Amino acid sequence: MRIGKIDKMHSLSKNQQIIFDLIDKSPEPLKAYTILFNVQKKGIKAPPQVYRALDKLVEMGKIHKIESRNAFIACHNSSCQVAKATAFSICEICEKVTEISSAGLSKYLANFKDKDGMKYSKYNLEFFGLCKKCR
Amino acid sequence: MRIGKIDKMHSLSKNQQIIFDLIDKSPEPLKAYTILFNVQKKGIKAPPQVYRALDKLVEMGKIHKIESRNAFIACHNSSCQVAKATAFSICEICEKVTEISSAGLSKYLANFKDKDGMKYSKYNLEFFGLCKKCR
DNA sequence: TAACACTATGTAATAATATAACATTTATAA
DNA sequence: TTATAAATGTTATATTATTACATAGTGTTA
Repeated sequence: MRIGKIDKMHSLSKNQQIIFDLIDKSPEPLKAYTILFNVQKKGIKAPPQVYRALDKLVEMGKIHKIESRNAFIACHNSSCQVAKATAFSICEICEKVTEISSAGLSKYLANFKDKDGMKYSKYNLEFFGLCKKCR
Repeated sequence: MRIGKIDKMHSLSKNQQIIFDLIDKSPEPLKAYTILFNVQKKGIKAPPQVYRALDKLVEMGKIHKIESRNAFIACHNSSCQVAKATAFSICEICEKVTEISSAGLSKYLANFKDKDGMKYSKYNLEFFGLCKKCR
């Protein structure tokens, strides 16, 4: 059944859903062990359970990893499209992280060619500075 | 003495020099514990010694951290200028990492303004794809 | 439905990455 | 030269992530 299939493709497993909900509700990026501590009451007890769900959610584009912080935030840019083209601003004082969605920026980077004329299939960009509040 | 001062500003401490030399000679990014194992014969015995030197070298712009790989490469772009504006290409098969130096790219990113008109003082960009050899 | 493959889960142990804390030494500058 | 800052040495520990293996659920298809 086509519709069932598609539904399944978009649906999350039990652990994935628990962990996604937590990240999605969080105003700030969450670290793997912070997640673990927060979902132990829901029966998720061990690191691999968390890391496995995180890996899948990243693959699906539902969340992104902030590499410089080893932390995860929910995607607020229509997931799938941007799983391979991510840009964030990070405040160096309060650590607030915001996903940047700029058509110009993504176009520029998607079309960027290096010296050898090579294009890339994926990128991650992290900007650092001070947010409005912290300036 | 002016000249002495300047020399000092550009000189590395003993541990910094040992660790920089190792990274600079390496054709690939090195991880902190790989560095540690490789410099134990030179008297550097413990992680803090390595991480402290790495921190300073990153500050100085002599090396860069590849965040998605937790590894370090020497800067080959005239250090200091680009310590706060870094871009790399990473091969997802062989893990070859190359520092990108593109005037166009750095200009674009240095001048990038987000929705709120905010500019950022620093950025790190990692492109992913397949290198020539691996394609 | 039975058999299969595939995905997800549970669990224990351990590996890999990074920092805290404190004592000491070396280098720099007033 | 003396005090200040920077770097070092050392032990211990914190944090982040994976391996390995056993079990259970889900979807497909013969």
